[in-house]
Amino acid sequence: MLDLRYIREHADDVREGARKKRIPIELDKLLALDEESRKLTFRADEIRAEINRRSKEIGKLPPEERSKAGADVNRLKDELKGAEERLRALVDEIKPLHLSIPNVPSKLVPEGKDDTENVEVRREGAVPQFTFKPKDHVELGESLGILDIERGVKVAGTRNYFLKGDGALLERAVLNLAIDTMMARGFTLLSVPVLVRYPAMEGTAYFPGGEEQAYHCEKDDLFLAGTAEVPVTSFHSDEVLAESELPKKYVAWSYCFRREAGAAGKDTRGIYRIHQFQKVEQVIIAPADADLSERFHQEIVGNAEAVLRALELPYRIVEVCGGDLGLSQVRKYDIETWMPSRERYSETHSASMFFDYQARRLKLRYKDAKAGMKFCYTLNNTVIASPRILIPLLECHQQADGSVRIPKALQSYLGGRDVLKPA
RNA sequence: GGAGAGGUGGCAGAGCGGUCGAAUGCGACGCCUUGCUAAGGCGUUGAGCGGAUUACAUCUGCUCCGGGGGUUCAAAUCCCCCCCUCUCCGCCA
Repeated sequence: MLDLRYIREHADDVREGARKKRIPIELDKLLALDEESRKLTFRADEIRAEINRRSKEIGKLPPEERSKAGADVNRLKDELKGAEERLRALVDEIKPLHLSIPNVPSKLVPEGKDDTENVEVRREGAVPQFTFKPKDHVELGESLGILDIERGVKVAGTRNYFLKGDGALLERAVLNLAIDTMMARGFTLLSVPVLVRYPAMEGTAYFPGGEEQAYHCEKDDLFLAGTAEVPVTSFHSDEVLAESELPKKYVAWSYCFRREAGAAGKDTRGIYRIHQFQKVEQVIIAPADADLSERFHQEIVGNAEAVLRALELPYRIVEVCGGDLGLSQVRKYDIETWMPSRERYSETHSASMFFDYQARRLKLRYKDAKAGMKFCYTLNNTVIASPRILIPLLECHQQADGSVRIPKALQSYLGGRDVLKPA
């Protein structure tokens, strides 16, 4: 959510930003309604001031004169009631328009209509060249006896899976490597609730709009978060932090739940797109400073890269173009890791920068000694998400004999083993 | 699930229907005292939305004591509904 005053005073930037994001907005209507609402508010304030003034005088009157004076005030109150009713209607009309105004993308965001026009920033690591016919992760998982999709579907329905033995161990190893890397880099580990209330979903800008993607426990009116970003960014909601506490850097491991509504038939093979997965997520709550946010943005991308490098996986960094940016983002990098079976780089990480768009909704503020109350700036990025990351991990490190090499950094998490062999 | 208590400023915590945006304490900030530190003294300090001037500070109006409704000329204070939190008991990983 953008500040209405900002929208008023920077209408051209807002309009241009929405165009760049290919998001239709009704800015003129919003501005006209806002203007009307401000005028009406002013009028209502005047009436209220008069009522307050007279009420105070009545308090000083002898009791027998009070009822007559009160009658005059009641006439004013009738007038006020009318103004308030119109004002309420206006606010109801303004709110959805206001919420649908997208955050203004950075000047650095490239033009483009959708993800096909994202801009590659750079590539790291060599794409593996196989001298044999490589298997995909489903075949590898089965032959190694570590992945069981059939039983996952039997027990939990489509887009579900079991990891078994070394598969489960491998997943745990990857997650632990990610967590340890982040803690070494000064991030505080949080264990978080994933079943959250509406305001957390709304505050992080998943709602309204994303309701169809979230599992809803109706009996308790709670939602299963699709990412730890939701509880972590909400951690300090409704709080006023001291400037000296910032930035807050958190890393959290959590299960993530996504309904994948509307994705029927898409990415159905294997464990690329599933309903439940585990993710280590990094979140930074920063002071309101655009340059600083840019720096943190680079930092959280760098953190994810460190993990990918440790996993010895080839990847590329992509700058997401305007048309592929969400409502709330100022700028976003995706990291795409090479997946041999898909014969392309595919998204494994997403690093978003929001400025105060989330913080404003979450009432996440800090007190600046000089300028007073300010909304924080928030950022987040994946550190690692499993089992999606197991796809490149298994596929890239497979060997001719059907075994899979374990990268050095992972070995200590797997009892020192350097290879997984078929049964 | 049963019973009770409570939701007030950055935090803790008072609050008689009008003089309450709200005592007090802590914290923060400024100044002073002291060789440094520690400690002490004095003072300042809520937020949101408008308006004026046009500066970046000042002045001014309104709203806000969990949320919504009601009573009243006047509500933090009285009434109703909802939400949330805590305590005890029961059940339980």
